[in-house]
This record gives sequence, C-alpha cells and structure tokens, in this order.
Amino acid sequence: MDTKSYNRELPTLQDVAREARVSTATVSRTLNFPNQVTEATRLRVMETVRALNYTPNFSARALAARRTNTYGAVIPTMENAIFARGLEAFQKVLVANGATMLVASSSYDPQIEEDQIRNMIARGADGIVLIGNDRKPEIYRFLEERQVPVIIAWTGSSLAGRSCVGFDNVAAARQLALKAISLGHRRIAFISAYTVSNDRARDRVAGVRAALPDAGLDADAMPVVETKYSIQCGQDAFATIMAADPKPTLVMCGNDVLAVGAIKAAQEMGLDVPGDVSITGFDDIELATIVSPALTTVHVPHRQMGRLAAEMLLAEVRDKSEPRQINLETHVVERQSLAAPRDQG
Amino acid sequence: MDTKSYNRELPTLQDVAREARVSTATVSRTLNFPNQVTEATRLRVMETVRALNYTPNFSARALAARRTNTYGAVIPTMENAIFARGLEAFQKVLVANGATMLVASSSYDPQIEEDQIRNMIARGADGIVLIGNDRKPEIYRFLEERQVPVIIAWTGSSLAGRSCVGFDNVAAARQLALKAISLGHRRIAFISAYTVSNDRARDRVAGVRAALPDAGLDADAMPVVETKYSIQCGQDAFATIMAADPKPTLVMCGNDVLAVGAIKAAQEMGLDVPGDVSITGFDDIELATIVSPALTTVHVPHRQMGRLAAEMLLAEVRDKSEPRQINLETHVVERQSLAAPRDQG
DNA sequence: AATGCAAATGCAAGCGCTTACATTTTTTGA
DNA sequence: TCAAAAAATGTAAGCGCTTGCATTTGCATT
Repeated sequence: MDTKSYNRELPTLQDVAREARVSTATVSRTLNFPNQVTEATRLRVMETVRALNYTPNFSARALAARRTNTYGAVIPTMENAIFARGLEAFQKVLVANGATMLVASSSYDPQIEEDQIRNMIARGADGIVLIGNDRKPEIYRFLEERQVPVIIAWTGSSLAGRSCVGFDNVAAARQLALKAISLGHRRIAFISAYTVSNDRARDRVAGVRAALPDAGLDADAMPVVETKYSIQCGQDAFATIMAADPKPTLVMCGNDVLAVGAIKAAQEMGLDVPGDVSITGFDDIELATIVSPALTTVHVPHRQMGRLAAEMLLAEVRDKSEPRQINLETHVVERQSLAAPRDQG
Repeated sequence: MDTKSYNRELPTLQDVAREARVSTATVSRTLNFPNQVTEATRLRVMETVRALNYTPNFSARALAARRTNTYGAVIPTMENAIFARGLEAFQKVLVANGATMLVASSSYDPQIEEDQIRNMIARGADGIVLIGNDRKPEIYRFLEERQVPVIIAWTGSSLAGRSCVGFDNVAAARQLALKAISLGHRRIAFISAYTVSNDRARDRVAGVRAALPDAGLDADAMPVVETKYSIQCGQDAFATIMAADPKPTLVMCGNDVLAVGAIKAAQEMGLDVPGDVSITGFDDIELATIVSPALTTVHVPHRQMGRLAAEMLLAEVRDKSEPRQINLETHVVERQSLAAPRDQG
C-alpha cells in the first residue's frame, strides 16, 4: 500500500466512530442533533473529531439527507452595486444559519438565466432566489416539479401564490414622475432597459405613464428609448432623445447607471443639469451621490430584500412555512438633478 | 403508497438504464465520456434521458467521483466593483467549462475568511481563489493537506511556489507616486486601508514610500492614516489628514473608493481639487470616471485576473498542470484629480 | 471459418453519510 | 423493588452515482 496516499486519506465518520467506540449513527447524531446524545458521549465524540481533524463530507451528507443546505441566487449581473449589496445581505443571513450561497449571473439573458437555474437545481440547491417575474412558464413548472422553494425578488407582487419580496415598481416610478410634474415638467422622456423579459423595467415605464394623465398629458406620447444597462448606453440614449424637437425638459431613467450616463452626455453637450434638462435615476446606489449633480432617484431597499429573501427561503425549507408576499416601501430621494424646468413650454 | 409523492420521485440513472436496456455504467459513460459508447447506444440513452427528463444528481456524482466540479472564490467584499467584475469574469470561464462557482465574502475579516475557506473545502470545492497572500500559515497547511489547488489573486508574487495571478502593488503605487513627484509634489500623505493582514494595502503604502527618496524626501515622514474601505471613511480620513500643518499638497489613497471620499471631503471643506490639493486613487473602477474631478488612478486588470484565475484553476485540477505565477501589467490612468501643486512649499 | 484484439458493455463494489427501526440502557413512579 | 416508559445507542439499508475489472461483441486478419 502506498504510504503517502494512505496518509492523505481524510478521516471519515467511520473513523471517528471506531476511535470513539460508538456507532456511526451516534457520531452523526452528535454532529447534527447534539441534544439527542448523552453529554459524556458528545464530549468523547467531539474530542475524537478534533483529534482526527475530521470534517464531514458534504456530498455524502447531501446524498443521504437529500438536502444540501445550499441556496442559490441567479441575478442579472454582479456589476451593478444594487445586486451586489443584495447578495451580500443574502449571504450574511445564510452563513449565520450554517448555509451556503451559490451565485450565478445571467447578463440579462433569459437563456443563460434558464441554464443557470437548471444548473443550480441539479446541484441540489434547497431553494432559490430569482429577480423579477418574467420568465418562461416551463421554468416555473420545472421548479414546482422539483418542489424547490423560490423567492422572486425586486418586485412586490407575483403570480400563482409564489413568494416574493420587493416593492411596487409601478408605484415607485409613478411617485417620482408625479413629483416632477408638480415641479412643472410637461415634456418628459424615458430611457429604459430593454423591457422584453424584464418586468421591472416595464413597470417603471408604466409607472411614469400612469402619472402623465394627471397633468393632462398623453401617456402614449412619451418618448421611450430602450437600451442595455450601462453608462455608455445611457450616454448614447440621451443623445438620441435630445435630438428631438422640442427637447424634453426631463429625462427619467430606468436606473441610476443609465442616469449617470445621461448626465455625462448632457455635460458633454454643454447642457446644464438641472438648468437645461433634469435627469432622474432609480435604485439609489452610491453612484447617485457621487455624480454631480447628485441624482434625484428612488431609493430601493436592496439590503432588506436580500436579508428577507434569505430568511423566507430558510423558513420555507426548514419550517415548511407558507409562501409570503412582501411589499416594501420605497421613497424618492431628492437631490440636485431634478428641478423645475426653466421654460414651461 | 402515496401516489403524489411517488409521482414526485425524480428519475435516477437506474431508471434511465432500465428504460434504455443498458447497464447503469453505460448510462454514466454516455453522459460523461460519450465517445466510449457506440453511436446507437448513445442515441438510445440520450433519447431516454430526454423522455424521462432526467438530470443527474450532483451530490451522488460528487460522492462517487470524488470531485464536485465546483470552484470557490473568497473575496473581501462584493460591494467594491473591482471584485464584482473579477468574479463575473471568473464565473464566465467556469460556466463555459461546465463548472460552478461558489462565492463568499469575508468583509476583510481574517476569521470570517478562514471559516469561509474551510466551509468551501468541506463542500468539496475542487479549487479555490483567494485574494492576497496574508493569512495564517495553518490555512495554507490545511489547503495543502487537502490537496486543493489555490490561486492567490491580486498580487503578482507568492511564496512557496503557490500559483498567483495579479500585479505588483509596490511597483504600481511607486509609479504613480513618481509621477506626482515629477509634477512637483513634496508634501504627500496617504489614506490606506488597514494594513494588518492586507498585503495589498501594505504594498501600496510601501510603493509610495519607495518613491520618496528619489525626491530627497524621508520615506518614514509621510503621514499615513489607516481606515476601512468606504467612501465615508475616506471622507473622515481626509479631514484628519488636512488638520496637519503644513497641509499636504497631495493625498494618495489606497483605492478609488477612499479617493472618492477624499474628494467629497475636500469639496465640503471648500478646497479645489486639484487646485488646492491633488488626490489619487487605485483600481480604476467606474466610479473614478464619474466623480468630478475624475480620478487619476492606477488601472488594475480585474477582469483579466478573474479570467486567468479560472483558467489556471481548471488547468491545475483537470490537467494537473504545474502552479504558475502570473504578473500582469498595470498602468497609471491620468485624469483630472492630480495636477502640479500650486505652491511648491 | 477460426483466431486474436480492441472496443463496448456489464457487474458490482463502493463513495461517506443519514435515518427508520431494533435494541439496550436509564429513568420514573407506584 | 420492579415494570413500564423514555432516552440513548446500535444495526444496516440505502441515497444515486462512478469505475476497476470481467465479460461480451465486432471486426480485421489469417
């Protein structure tokens, strides 16, 4: 026998059992349900565990227990701080409960998202967090078939009694639009992320549209440019929008990243923000306070969503608790990028 | 028997084997080594797989094969875009190779980092990426014992022949400092992250110190304030530093986030940047171009590091390739926050 | 047609753990 | 003090897959 590789073999639960002179069942129980075991046994087993430097093999545990203690999150991108923070909070709760997080990003691509979801399930995720409602029904069917608890985040309402934790994108966008209207804005344009398979983006546009009739405006007349989420795209979209005549007095953006791009573009065009044109964002990430003028935007409770998503998931898996729908508050954060229009044409 | 739960049972490899009239070994081979199997068999098996909607159970696979096809990354924080981007690139390569990423963040806390590392290993990560060299020797011993390949990222040099992919923090910081010195700066202060158990932070300070003698300055005389990485902390640290007399003409920062805080603080104090005081960053994240004045900083190849880390890890695990040490280039990005000092006192 | 060899397939033993059920030990209370 | 109940422990059957080795099949060669 090869001594070297022999030495490399990791101790198993069997080894611990033999050494501690108990059965493997007792070792397992000591590790998983310490109070089902006499104190004397527990001490002896734990001592052996330490002595052998034993660590349980999670694959074996998962296979036997039919549970991985792993929870997945499939997010659109890690590059936007808003998701990064949600994740950080999500992870914190999981770790505090002895669970592990699996992360994957889909780059806003439905096909990649589907692959990632299936992959996570194949890897035995006990539960999963997804962003937004929009995806093929068969994915939901698949998830139900596998009986994997799902939490839809970033939206306050979901269909079919699915759990969700988020906020009302329509209402939030509407609220911001109403504020702008009350300041006197009448020519409003919108830079949105692509709305196909992105209900959050769609809802935000819809929210602004919903506010327009209050000011006697035609909701359908609002110019909307759709693009990808990036600063550069925001810049380009802004240029497109400002080519119109008459120009809008306010350009609302689907998120802060686009808004930062818009501000940059405006400044490059020699326009004063908010003097010549107002710009608003959505999310309230750190960027919003850094850019100059600071962004008037909607504050989204990212950390809270991450934390609650983890708690709900754990509750559903461990305590078999019922699905819940949590709708959090958002609020408009007023900074400098939105002001009354100079000419109220 | 409960029909419902019976129906819920997922098909196993056994089921596929029975249905396709082959042994389980053949199904396994069809899935893992398709070219070891006749085309006829392969087609029949794959057809059955589809018909039964079979998905392999990763825990069982991992247990039997002694490999999880999972790779871990333990990073200080997800909230800094620089790590988020590295991760995104890391994941992309893994996914393209049929592997999965496990992520954990340590909040710059060595104890949490250690726990996370052990946890990832317990979960059977086939390889792991860590940021920087600084950690207890026993962690490295543990990793060696388990024979888990490790890649140290964010630094171009590592001890004991360990793999690394990164850049020379000392040289990069020195280069930036030299540029500042050539502009005429003599009173330089530094805002650093805590340097305990953070070799990158230490190296950056050391790099600036190394540049000072060139200008006939005393390296040890440079004021250094250590703090946590956050905009707020950068602001506070800047205030502390500017309380000195004479004030520095240049405040260099350990990363862009701190630098943005410093710029904010300067502006709140009514100081013009770079007129009254120059400020530099490190990392070159998006923030650096958004803040006004835009940051002069060191560009760090985050995406490339993430990509290479994944490739190296896969190579070490799958092809048993030897550890490599990759030292990437960095370069100074000149923007507006660094200029010649007004008074060359 | 017989032979030899390589390729394809099958057999069955685990991988390291959990857990239903059986057995033993301890506790309880009359 | 002793039987019954409760608590602790043990037994052993898997969980769903991979893989070394044995067997069968197909094909080229003689």
